[in-house]
Amino acid sequence: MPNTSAAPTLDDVAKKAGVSTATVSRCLNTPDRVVEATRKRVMIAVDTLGYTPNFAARVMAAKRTFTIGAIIPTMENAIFARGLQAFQEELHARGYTLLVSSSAYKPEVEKEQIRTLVARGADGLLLIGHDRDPEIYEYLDRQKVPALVAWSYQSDARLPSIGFSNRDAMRALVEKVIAHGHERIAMISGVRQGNDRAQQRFAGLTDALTARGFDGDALNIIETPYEIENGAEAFKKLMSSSTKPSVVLCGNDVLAVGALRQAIDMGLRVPQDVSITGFDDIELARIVSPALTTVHVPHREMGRKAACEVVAMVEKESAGQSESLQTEIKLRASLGPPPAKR
Amino acid sequence: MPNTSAAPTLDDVAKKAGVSTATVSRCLNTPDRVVEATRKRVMIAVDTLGYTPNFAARVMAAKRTFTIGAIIPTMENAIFARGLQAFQEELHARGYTLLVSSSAYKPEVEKEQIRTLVARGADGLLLIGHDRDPEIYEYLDRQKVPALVAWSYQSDARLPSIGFSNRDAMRALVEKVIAHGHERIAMISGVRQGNDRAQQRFAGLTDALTARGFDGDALNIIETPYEIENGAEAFKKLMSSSTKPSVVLCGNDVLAVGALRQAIDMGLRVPQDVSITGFDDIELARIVSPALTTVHVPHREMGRKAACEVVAMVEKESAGQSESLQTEIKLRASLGPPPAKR
DNA sequence: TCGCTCAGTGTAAGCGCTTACATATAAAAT
DNA sequence: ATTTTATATGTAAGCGCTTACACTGAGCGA
Repeated sequence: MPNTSAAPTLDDVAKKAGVSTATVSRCLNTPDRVVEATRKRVMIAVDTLGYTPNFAARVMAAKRTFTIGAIIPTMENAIFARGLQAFQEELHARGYTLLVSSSAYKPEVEKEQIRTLVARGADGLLLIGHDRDPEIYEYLDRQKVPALVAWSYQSDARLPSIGFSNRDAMRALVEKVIAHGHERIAMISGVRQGNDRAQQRFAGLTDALTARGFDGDALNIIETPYEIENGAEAFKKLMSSSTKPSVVLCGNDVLAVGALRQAIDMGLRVPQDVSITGFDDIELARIVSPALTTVHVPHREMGRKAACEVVAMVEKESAGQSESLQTEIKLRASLGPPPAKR
Repeated sequence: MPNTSAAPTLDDVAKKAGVSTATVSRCLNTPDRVVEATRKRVMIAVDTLGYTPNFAARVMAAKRTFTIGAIIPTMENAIFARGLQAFQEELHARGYTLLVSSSAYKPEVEKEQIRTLVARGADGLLLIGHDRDPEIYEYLDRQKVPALVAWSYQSDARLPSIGFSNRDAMRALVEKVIAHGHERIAMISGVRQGNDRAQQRFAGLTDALTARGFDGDALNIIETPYEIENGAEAFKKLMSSSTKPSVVLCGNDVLAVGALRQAIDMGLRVPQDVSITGFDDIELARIVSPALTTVHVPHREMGRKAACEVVAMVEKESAGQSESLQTEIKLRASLGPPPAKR
């Protein structure tokens, strides 16, 4: 009896077209290995039945999913949006599908998501940053699932990476800030625990300070999760300290926008009364007024290259080639000379 | 010979623990149907081997994936982010995984994504808006995959929906605008083709105008995709027309932010020279200055309720219960009285 | 003591595909 | 005409799980 009520299967199509299931499968996967007339007949059967191949069955038989998994810390703000969009476009062009999950910056959640994606048969993985439980790397090795890191470049890391040096970028930004004449510098950093981007950005700051003979220990720094509200709150706290900073460096644009908002609410003029800088150069950085001085990250290029590389790792079973991309300081209105020097 | 190189399978675990595969499967899925001692032995084998069940195999055998698919028009901006986050949290709490794709507002892409998600075994689907090719509904019926619509409420639609009346919300906003004394009203709408939210928001505007005896035909309206740049460009065009509007209503906050940015760049003061309103009340609306007058949508509530409902549809095989949520006008600084009346 | 019940476990049949291999047929080479 | 070779299709063996059903033996009442 033909399969009528449920979704049609390969078998149904084969019967309808009067061929074997192998031929139908070939029509779908390697059409040039089937003669025109047969293929036509099969395709008509496929259309009339409204057949869609069952993904799970296909995966089981072929051991390939043409799926790449990506786990990003957050989807709530746009930090990873543009890069991921480019990543997905490039994957699509190469016949792969992207599966995205977010970990909310929580290592345990990330671990679970990795297992989930691997269990779902991801052929390869994109992860953000290098800092995670080594157990995860062993797991990936064992499962033979290649993984690539983005948003952070590190040559000696366990996994290959397509990214940039967060440390150098921050250092360059701080040097610009110092060149503007600032001496009372404060920072609103993201949570550094388990986040090498945040760690490196902080390190870049101390690098620059040390190089210029500043006292790094006197640095006023607040660590807080990457959310606008937190940026605002941290800014308020910094401005109420005894030595008000003349510039507040933020761990990313989201924190910076929060700080900026708070400055305006407190009646402070930016940059006349206080300068604020960000990091990432997301769309938001250009929308706020004054626009944010920030570090431009080549999001789209990074996403596209990461897609190429992860596909290469999957298809060629290669170890993966790391690449360091260039960032660029974007000087915009939120950074000016310190108040005293005006 | 035991399976050594590749990922361990149920069989490997069964052998290691000295039980049958059925017992191992039961330990994982219905632990209380296995006696303590056996379960312990099996779990140890699972841990030492680092076993993770193969998802595809599980799906094939069980015909359930505990996966819900969602297709949203875009991930590039935050319009759907908060609602989707809540949706996913609620799903997670109920033991389901969320798979997200974006269609870039393109009906053909959405169609393809729906097929992909169904092929991947999504137990249920979340779609945005009601306006799509009826063929899709037939396909979903045939595949017996329940689907729910969000971000738009329509009682007589083909699919149940958890949303709000875009029309009523816009109408309410326009009435406030008129109450402020505005008479020269213009609109920057999103692309209405295939987007019932955009259509309904426009309809809400004409509703209000007609009710107040305005000439709807004289309305100056520009239709453009939902992107900041486009909002800016459209605003420029509107302000260079012979009858400059005193207020520009935007199809969503993204367009409104673009318009606002452009106004500032043109040296116009908002709202002294021109008022601007948005729709959605995304985070951005409160960040820009002046903050946007907009329609607040209960994103999180909508996401959470949609999750509950779609799970109910999957598990109870029910038809699904629609619900209309309340929106609220948020009056913020971007709306003021028209220039002449100041 | 003897069934009887029932909890705990094993056996094995698929789920819907892909693909190695076998087979059939036609074209080319001898 | 016969053999060789290439091409098109069919046959059937899994892929790693779940679960209906069969089996076993302990505990129970009669």
